[in-house]
Parts: sequence; structure tokens; C-alpha cells
Amino acid sequence: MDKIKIIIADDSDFVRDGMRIILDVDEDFEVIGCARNGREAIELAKENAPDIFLMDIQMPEMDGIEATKYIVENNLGKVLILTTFDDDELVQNALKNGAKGYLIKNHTPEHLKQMIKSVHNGTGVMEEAILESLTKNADAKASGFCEDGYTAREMDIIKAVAEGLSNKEIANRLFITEGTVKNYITSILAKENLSHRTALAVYYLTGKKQG
Amino acid sequence: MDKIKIIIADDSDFVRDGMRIILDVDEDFEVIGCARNGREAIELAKENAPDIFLMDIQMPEMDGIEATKYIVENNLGKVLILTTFDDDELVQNALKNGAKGYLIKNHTPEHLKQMIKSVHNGTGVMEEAILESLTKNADAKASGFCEDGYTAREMDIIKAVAEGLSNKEIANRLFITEGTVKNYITSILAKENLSHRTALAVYYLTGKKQG
DNA sequence: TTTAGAATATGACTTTTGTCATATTTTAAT
DNA sequence: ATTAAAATATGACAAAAGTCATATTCTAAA
Repeated sequence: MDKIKIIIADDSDFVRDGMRIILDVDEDFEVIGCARNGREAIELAKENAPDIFLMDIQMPEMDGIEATKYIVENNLGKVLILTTFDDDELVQNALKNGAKGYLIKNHTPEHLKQMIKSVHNGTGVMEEAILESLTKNADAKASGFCEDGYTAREMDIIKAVAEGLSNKEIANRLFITEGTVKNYITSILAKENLSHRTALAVYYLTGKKQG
Repeated sequence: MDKIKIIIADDSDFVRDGMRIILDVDEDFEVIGCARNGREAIELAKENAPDIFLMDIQMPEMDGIEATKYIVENNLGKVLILTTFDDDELVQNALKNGAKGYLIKNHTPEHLKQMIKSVHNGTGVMEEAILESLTKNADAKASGFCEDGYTAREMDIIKAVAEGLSNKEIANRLFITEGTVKNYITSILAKENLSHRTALAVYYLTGKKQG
């Protein structure tokens, strides 16, 4: 089997050198380049095509997320994100941009090597906890909005607002005047302690309030 | 390192025996049991605790999804799904029930061993294609909003509106004037052919436009 | 180097929203 | 029969939101 060619991108000298040593002593791997940011990693890849990028997220100039996007779009190799944080948002972005893996940096050298091989074999690897939150988010889109304390008519108004209708449109739909719609909205906003209709729509749809 | 103790659950004799042989010849693994359905696998696990279950999905009596649920809830080990199909729905269910991996059965013995090790080390493994669809579904399912044609700055505005922020709040967050925020919104509304910010927020969050 | 696009800003203006006090009618509960 | 809540309405006003024309700066592409 050919060696797996690797480019390491991390802004910490310590991490870069450490990984290079770990991987270079293993005959299954060959570190063909080390970069201290995304742009450098991409430059290196153009000279010498790697199989896998080990990519940090936080880096100056061009971060790992952006770099991943470019690398995947231009088919320069597979990206395994290696980072210290497991922020949900970052994971989402990384995967959306085509990263094949997302690991935190506290794995033993042996584990790390296994996972690089897994990615090289065409399998995505994910920190267990991240995998969980990924699937949870997927269905638990609980609105959280509580209908208690609202009359049927108030709910008509709330639902209409959450469809993006204007006061005039709501008035027409419900055969009442615009003024009445306004009155309802004022009172609903007060109950939910929100300041305007858009916040109400967002709250109804996502269960999240600003602030 | 201790051997990784494995229970294989698959209704095909051929697959069971094949895997057993592949794993038993490797000193890193020990197959402590073979089951032809989920229930048998659970019985076996109660006598002799495994590290990993290699679990097929389609099995008589108790399928892999159900078995996974039970195994995870009762902490009997980690489950790696090994199947012939990559149906999106099944993947979702398996992961929701706590499976740590989902692979299709066409990997080489060497790859399979690597992935079992990865799972044993606490990393989830996913077929690449599945990983992609997972992240796509995660936001594309509900939203349907197309970010194409928007600059990063415009997206900042759109996201802020979809959080229910006012122009003033957006201006503060992005360090620009309220007027500039208004300009952005006017142009975004024109592009989407919407008439006000609430409709934009709703469209961004649900993918639905009024009328 | 010219050009185009992105990001920003301003001011004048219109429209929509939201607030508030007040009021009428209907309906359901006491 | 009385009462309270729900549904509705008005008008006056204040505060946001949205429109439009115009302008500056910076950067990336032709």
C-alpha cells in the first residue's frame, strides 16, 4: 500500500511538529507539507497533491473552514478537521463545506492514525458527542412556543404573523380591521415580552427569543 | 492492549462466519459471540460484555435499530451498524438510538478493522455519503432558503433578521449604521420579492413565501 | 489601469407598525 | 340578571421600517 500523503495545517508550531513526528515515524504515512494557515496549505497542495489534510480551524489569514471549502471544491484532497473546540456551529459549517471528519485534538497517536486511515478509506469520522448533537438537531426542532393563555383568535393572529403576513393581509383574511389586528399584536407582544412582529414570528417558529 | 471484544449480529450465516474469521485471525480482536437477530445479540451481551456490536439492520424477531436502542439504554456496548443499504431514514433512526457508526458492507477487512478500532476509541464513523446527506438535511430540510447570490455581509443581515433583531440591533452588532442595514434589507427584499422583514425571516426559517 | 462589485453612509420621504385610551357588542359563566 | 372575558372598532400619535437617489472607499478582476 502506498503511503498516505498528508498536509498538516495548524498555526501552532508545537502541534505541527508533534504531528509530523508522530506520522513520519510510521511507514504508512508521509507528511508532504506543513502550513500555518489555510492559504499555505492550499499552496502546498498545488505543488504536491496530498491524500489528507489535517486541518485546524482557527488560523490566521485563512481559517480551516474556508480552506476546506476551497479544497473540496477544487478536489485537492480530503479534509479531516482537528481542533480544540467542538462548537456546534463550526462543525456544521465544516461538514457543509465538505470536511470528512471532525475530531478534537486529544487522541493518542495510535487513534489519530487509525482515523486518518478511516478517512482515507472513504469513511467519515466524527467525535461521538458531535454525532449525537447532529442527529438531535435534525429532528428536535421543537418550537417551544406555548399556546397556553391565548384565545383562538389570538392564535389566528400569531399564526398569520408567522406566515409573514402584514396587518392589512391579516385583516382581510380574518375579516376584521387593521386596527384590530394591531391591537391584538400589541397585546400579544406584551405577553411574550417581545418588541415587534418579526421577533414574534421567529419565536413562534423556532422557540428562540432575542437577547 | 486488551483485545476488542465483539458480538456480531447478522441473519446471514455467510456474513457472520466471514466476519468472525476475519476478526479472529487478528490478535487485536476477539469475537465473543454471534447472533442471528437483535434479541440473541442482547442475550449474549448479558453473559459476556462486549466492547462493540457489529449490527445488521434487517434481522428477524428484533431488528438492528431496536436492538441498538436497548443496548445503548442499558449500556451494553457500542454499536456499529453494518448494512447493505444506506437509507436516509434508517440512518437517522440508528443514530438517534445511539449507534456510533453506520457503514455499508463493502469495506475490505483491513478497513473494517480500522473502523471498529475508531469506534472503540470513541469516534463515530459514518459512510461519507451519509455524512453529507446528514448535514444537508440538518438545515436544508426546513429552510430551503438559497444562499446563492448573497454576499457574506448580506447573509449576516438575513440571519440577524431571522433572529428577530431590529435594524438598530443589527447595526450595533455589525458596527454599521441603521441606514446601511435598511439599504441591505431593501435590496434583499427586492431580490426575494418579499415586502417586509418578517416575511424574510419566515422565508429564511421555513422556506415558505406568502401568497 | 480601468472597471465593477461590495460595503458603507446620508437625507428626505412614505408606509407600516406598534401604543394607548376608549368604546361597543356578544357570549359564557355565576 | 349581572359580570367578565373575548372580539371588535376608532383615532391620534410615536416609532420603526422601508424606499430611493446619491456618494465614497476599497478590492478584485479584466
